[in-house]
Amino acid sequence: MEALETHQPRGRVALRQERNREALVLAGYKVMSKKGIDAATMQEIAELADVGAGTVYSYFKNKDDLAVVVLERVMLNLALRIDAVTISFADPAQYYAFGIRIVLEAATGDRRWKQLLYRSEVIANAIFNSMGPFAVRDLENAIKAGRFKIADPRLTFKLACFAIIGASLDITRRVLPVSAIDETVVRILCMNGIGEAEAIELAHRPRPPLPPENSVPEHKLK
Amino acid sequence: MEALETHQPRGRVALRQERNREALVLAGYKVMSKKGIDAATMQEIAELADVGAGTVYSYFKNKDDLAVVVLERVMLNLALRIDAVTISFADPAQYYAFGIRIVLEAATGDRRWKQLLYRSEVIANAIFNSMGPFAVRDLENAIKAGRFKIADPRLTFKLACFAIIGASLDITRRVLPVSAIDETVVRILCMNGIGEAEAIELAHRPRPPLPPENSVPEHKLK
DNA sequence: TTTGAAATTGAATGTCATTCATTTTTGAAC
DNA sequence: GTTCAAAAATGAATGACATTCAATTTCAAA
Repeated sequence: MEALETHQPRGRVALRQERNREALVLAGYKVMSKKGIDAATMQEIAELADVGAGTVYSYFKNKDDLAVVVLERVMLNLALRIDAVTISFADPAQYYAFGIRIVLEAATGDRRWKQLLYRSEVIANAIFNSMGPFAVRDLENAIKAGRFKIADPRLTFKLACFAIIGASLDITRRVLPVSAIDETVVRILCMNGIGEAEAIELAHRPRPPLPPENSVPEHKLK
Repeated sequence: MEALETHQPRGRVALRQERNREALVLAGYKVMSKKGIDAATMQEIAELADVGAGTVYSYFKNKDDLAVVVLERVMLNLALRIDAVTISFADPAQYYAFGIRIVLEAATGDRRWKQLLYRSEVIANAIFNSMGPFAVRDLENAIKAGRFKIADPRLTFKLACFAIIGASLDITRRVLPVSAIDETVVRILCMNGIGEAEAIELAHRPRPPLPPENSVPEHKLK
């Protein structure tokens, strides 16, 4: 046994903590996407993660803090899958257009996302934080390439994130038809200072399929 | 007394109900804008309106329902004041630009609004519902006048509402400087399918002062 | 006046998020 | 091995509300 223990580099505490945190994020995701963020109880999440109710609070400041981590993880997974595909694109503006559309499609099409949509501000910021680095990079490249004309890529993407959630909520509630996704992509592209016609063309280019969810290795999700 | 009662067309019940509803909306506004929607308690609102705690629920389905009515009232007040001023504009596109800017300034500048901002979805929809008719009218006029090029004015304004809230939240939290309002107006105008240069010009036209809050007669607020 | 329906009331209920006094686990020192 | 203080985990208890509902009050038609 002694010999074995020398192979545990960071002690059992650290190992258990890593397991617990991971289990909590996973449990949080499961419960929150089944019932929605508000209806998810800390009790149920703790039980599913197999820790005491109080333990959650040594890993996360409060329920919202857990929700943010859960959401950012989901968004990062999506961001990495989008990134894996857009490498093949020649036009940097197309990177951005593709990303916007995929997020819209995920938010409105995936049953699990729908439940999470109700805390608009939390979601929009999770998208911004997780996908922002990729989006801002794409925007900056598109500006350099003379495709987009915007002063502040970060601000522009922030506006886009909130706009995406607004449209997704209405589509989810059937106030808007699913086909509104096309027009939403066009409007968000127009925000980048390109004309209507150019935006429409950009929004309708053929799109490659996205890699599957489980194609993203765990360690890349922080 | 009999004689007097004949002058009460709808009986005392109806009168009291009108008073109560009005008092509750006002109390809701006061408490919610002081403490924020979440921290406002139904108890305190009921007390301020001088009714029993349970009575609130014969006027509003639940707390969120009250919040929506409160917010829509605030937005309608603003919409009517904007409308009173934009009549003097010649360019319909300018109506819209002015409205967007005023909402942004109110959301970021008015202490009372800041507290309400945290329920993004509720606010964005309140803006959409109360100001939508005016905004959509302006958008349609601007389209007819060849100023804007958009397929669906309602969708476009919905995106704008959420974008406004996103920017306002960041400005309120000092993630963005107050000066970001200018750029936000430009980006939202770009959504309407006009070029960068045109949007900038539109966003920076001189603006008349807004009439005071109390200039809107009660009966126009529903 | 009478009276039954409608409106109001506020104490009671139930549901959590969060806290905290105890208990358990850990690993360094002996 | 054993000891032990610090760290982590626990889950019962707390407190804060939103909401409900049985009892009471108000109303207006007859």
